[in-house]
Amino acid sequence: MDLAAWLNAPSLDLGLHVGDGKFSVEEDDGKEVRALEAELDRVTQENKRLKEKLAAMAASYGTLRSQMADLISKASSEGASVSPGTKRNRHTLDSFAPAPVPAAAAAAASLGTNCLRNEAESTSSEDSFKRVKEESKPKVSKLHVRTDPSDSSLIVKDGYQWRKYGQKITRDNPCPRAYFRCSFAPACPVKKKVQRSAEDPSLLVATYEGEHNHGRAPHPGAQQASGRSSSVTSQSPAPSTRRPQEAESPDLQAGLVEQMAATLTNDPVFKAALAAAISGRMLRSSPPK
DNA sequence: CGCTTTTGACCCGCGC
DNA sequence: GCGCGGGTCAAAAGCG
Repeated sequence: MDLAAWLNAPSLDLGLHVGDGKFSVEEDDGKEVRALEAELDRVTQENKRLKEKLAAMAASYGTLRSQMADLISKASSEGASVSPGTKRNRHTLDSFAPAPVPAAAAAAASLGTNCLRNEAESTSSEDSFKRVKEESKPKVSKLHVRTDPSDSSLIVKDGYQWRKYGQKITRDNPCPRAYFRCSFAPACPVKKKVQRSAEDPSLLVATYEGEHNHGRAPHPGAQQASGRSSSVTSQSPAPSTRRPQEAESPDLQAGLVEQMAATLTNDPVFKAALAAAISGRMLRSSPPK
């Protein structure tokens, strides 16, 4: 569904159909309670419908975003044959041309996790076109994810499937740095480094290098799969068992919905409109005593 | 059995 | 040339 069309859809109005004339305050307290319960039910249903709308919007937003990333990468790949330029010649996989969905992964991840701070140098189309000029370097972006400091895992859910191939203690940081490769497509040149911030142990810093030459994982199981150890984002404490094909996409989706719902509920304008709608209905439908 | 993580060894660039 | 440090490899082990 087109986002603009959806936003203009009549069903989005704040009328919310609260009351619908059925609500009435009777002399009898029991009836009043039942009426209130029924009202609560209706509001709950309405809430559910709104959440579904939000989910649909999130889905269409993701589709649009990936289409846009596609267009951008098509434009950029016409002129530039990027060589990731690793230090070793024996890495033949690295010679595969990079393609679609570059910073979109990081951007999408930042949408899905409410505490993510996407510090990717570029997610806008303008910057993407700037990057075309940087032919020699693989694209690098950084993503900050807040997690539980007590959790030692280096898992960043970003919608892709990663395979850990190394871990190192670096000089400038007592926390180990983990190295991941995209395992969804064997030829995907994208690498990811994840390290806990030295200053803020609750902050995971993920550094992405290169671009995925495939779309996002088409099935739920192809989400973040690195982890026998607990996988953690700011939202969900995770299982400690190893589940390589774990279905986490619904979580991501739910996260999106929750975030959007939170945005709405934190919006004073929305709150005021909602309160006005509800109280207006109640007042109108309550018979004067 | 296949896939993933772990981890020590190795490679390579860089500064001195 | 040498040492250091970051990045990667690959064998072994774990897990479902």
